[in-house]
Amino acid sequence: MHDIRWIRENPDAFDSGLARRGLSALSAQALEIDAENRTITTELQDLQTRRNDASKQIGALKGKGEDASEQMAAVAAMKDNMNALEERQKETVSALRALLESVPNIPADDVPDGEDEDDNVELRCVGDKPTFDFDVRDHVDIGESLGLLDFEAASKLSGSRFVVTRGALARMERALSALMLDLHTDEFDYTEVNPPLLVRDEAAYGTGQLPKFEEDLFKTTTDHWLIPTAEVPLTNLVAGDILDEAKLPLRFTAHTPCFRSEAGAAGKDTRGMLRQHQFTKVEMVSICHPDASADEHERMTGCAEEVLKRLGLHYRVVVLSTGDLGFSAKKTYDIEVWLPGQDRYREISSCSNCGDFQARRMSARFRPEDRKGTNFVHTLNGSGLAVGRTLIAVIENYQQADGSIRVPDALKPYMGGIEVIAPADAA
RNA sequence: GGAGAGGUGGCAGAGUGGUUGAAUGCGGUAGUCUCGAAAACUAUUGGGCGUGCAAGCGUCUCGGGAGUUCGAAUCUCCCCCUCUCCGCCA
Repeated sequence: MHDIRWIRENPDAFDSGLARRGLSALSAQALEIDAENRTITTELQDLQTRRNDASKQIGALKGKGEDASEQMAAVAAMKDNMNALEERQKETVSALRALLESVPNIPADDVPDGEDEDDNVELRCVGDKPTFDFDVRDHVDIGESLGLLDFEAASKLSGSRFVVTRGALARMERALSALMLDLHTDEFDYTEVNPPLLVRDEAAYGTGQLPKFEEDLFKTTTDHWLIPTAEVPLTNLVAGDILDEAKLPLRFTAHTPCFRSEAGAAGKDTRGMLRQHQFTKVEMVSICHPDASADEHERMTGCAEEVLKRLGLHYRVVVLSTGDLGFSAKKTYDIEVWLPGQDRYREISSCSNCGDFQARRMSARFRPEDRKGTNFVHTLNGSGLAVGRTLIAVIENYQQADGSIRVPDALKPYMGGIEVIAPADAA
């Protein structure tokens, strides 16, 4: 959601922001609707003032038992005009809203311009690629031969893009979640939240999934949406609120399943558990002061990176180009982990600063201490991390020649004494 | 699923067609008093939008939407939500 008042004052900045996204200029159209809307509003308010005055006179006259027919006739004469104006106002308001809510966020100044993900810019690369003195296998080979990753069973139950994990790998998935949650809550000041997985239209609208990206979501028979990420419930926690400035930032983390239809991804990543209809993720969300969001964004990315460092996984951080930026984000860092089985880096976390874009949609504000009125908060979200993909990364990076998987040191406290996942554990 | 009750300002809670954006209490803020504080007293205290350099002025807003009326928190209709009892149930 964009601020029409900002567009009024900065039409060129708005249009050039859209241009960086490869979109055509819209400020002229928005301002035209806005101008008409304001003309109508002023005219309508003028009539309302006169009607209210007359009605008060009518009330006073009738109270004294006097005749008020003159005033009543005057109000009646205004009525058609008022109804027509109200109708036109509804149209201009909804036209303006439809325009403002359909336009993606304006990229931050320091986001690199580009067409697509090929134009993303690598910022840093941490750790080293592991070396193997045997032929590396991917997580599918390793997991299936251990009997702990079962795609056939999953397709029997649910079709494609689902997986069943068992035994030590199921446990490792749980261990990874616990490690991440403990890290974010104990060391990074995030409050653990266990939110609903089913949300209403308003929540999905607030974070920007609706109305444009309905086809990416699953919907229930009760008209709820299955969350595609915990960003939706966590961010909407402050929807409609006016927060105390002193309480910012609010930091939430949650471990939840995520559900995605992957409608536009037919034929993409069909092998393995890289792209599933259902996966779990530990999410971080920050609600912060506008002046603090850029720093908070760096901090949040660092929190996600720390998980990978603890797990000893090699990764790199890229900043998304304007062509790869999501709808609600003004700037996004992707963390890509090295997957030996794929011989490439794959996204394992995405940390976005949405500025006031989502806050505007859900009306999440704070009260500045030094000024009257309210201000929109800034919202940020990031995966810390996608658990399913982290499991893949551990499987592939910690594989051994005999087909077993070493348990990373950081996970050992959560693995009940298991140090190596070997075929023997498969039973 | 069945039966009932209810949604009013930060909170509690009045208000069933007339100058009510809304009594009263609590809370918040500022001030008076005080060496300071408490108490007391006084004033002030929602949000959105329009207009204006600003002060201000205007308008909308009593869960949401539609309607009746010169005028709606108050009347009608639809929807949403909360609570209580019963049933069912992890």
